[in-house]
Amino acid sequence: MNTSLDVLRWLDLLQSSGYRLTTPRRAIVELMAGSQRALGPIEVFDLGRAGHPGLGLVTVYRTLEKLEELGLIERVHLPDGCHRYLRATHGHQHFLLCTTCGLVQTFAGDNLDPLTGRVSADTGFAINEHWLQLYGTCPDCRSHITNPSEP
Amino acid sequence: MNTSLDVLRWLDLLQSSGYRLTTPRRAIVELMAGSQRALGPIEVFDLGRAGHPGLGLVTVYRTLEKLEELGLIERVHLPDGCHRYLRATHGHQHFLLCTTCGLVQTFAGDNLDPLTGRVSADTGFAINEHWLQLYGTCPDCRSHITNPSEP
DNA sequence: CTATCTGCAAACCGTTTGCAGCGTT
DNA sequence: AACGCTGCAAACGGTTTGCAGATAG
Repeated sequence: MNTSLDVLRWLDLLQSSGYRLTTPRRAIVELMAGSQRALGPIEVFDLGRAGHPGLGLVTVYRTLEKLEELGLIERVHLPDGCHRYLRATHGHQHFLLCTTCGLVQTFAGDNLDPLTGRVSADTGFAINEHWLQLYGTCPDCRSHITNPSEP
Repeated sequence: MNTSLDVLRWLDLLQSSGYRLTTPRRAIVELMAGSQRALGPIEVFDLGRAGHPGLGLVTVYRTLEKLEELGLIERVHLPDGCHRYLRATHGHQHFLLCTTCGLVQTFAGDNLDPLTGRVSADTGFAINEHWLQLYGTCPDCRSHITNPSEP
């Protein structure tokens, strides 16, 4: 995964979708494209302000919304009810998420199509979404019982 | 599943856990023990007020909290980020949830222990929770494109 | 030059807390 | 009679909206 190439690709897509390339947007794109972690709006805000002091929280929300709409990031739900945003993966993936620092790994999940097909046939439900997610603590957070490190 | 027996059982457990049996609590217990659907706090509030006009939303929250603490109901997360509460099932179950009316079915899910074991070994994560949930539209909601019916 | 974007303030929604009076035990 | 419980009002945290000025195109 080449982060700086991704940044260019994301900025390109933003622009070709009719959005303007502004300083705050560049900052947020760099953060999201470069992070292995799922970040919440406030984290993006704080990390963003480190390099771009004037950044506003509203801009963070609006930019994340656009990036999600363009399929560049996706929203993940945590057990405590919060959301974070994550670089989108190629195709549908299943996640393993560290509930402490937000580190995300994908894993070779079982293919759920047979399961959803069977359940759909059994119940008459139209199934249009499924979640297979694992939550835990990553090796790093298990050793240092401290705070998450930079992305 | 015998609903009125469940109500008695739930009230018993509440009382033997040191909580008082009050009119609002009885109302909420009857609702939750009798529903096949996952209900959000506001729905419990509205349905509860139908038979108990003075019921307050705060009481709903506090009672749901106690019922969850006693293991009688559990919280489920929906794709839109909202929560609803659901009669607890016996043991860990996987859900199929109607995103329109909240109807819940459990399904014979694959046993995920081998998967979590393997992923844990591969990644070094301590895995302490997993979600395998399917979301869709139940047969009823597919035909009537209307609102959810009473529980 | 124009339309979009930004950041502030304020509104908003779901949830939690403080508190005086009520009701269970 | 004592204490827990209720319901109102107000606080709260995360998110959204309105708007005047700044900025990309």
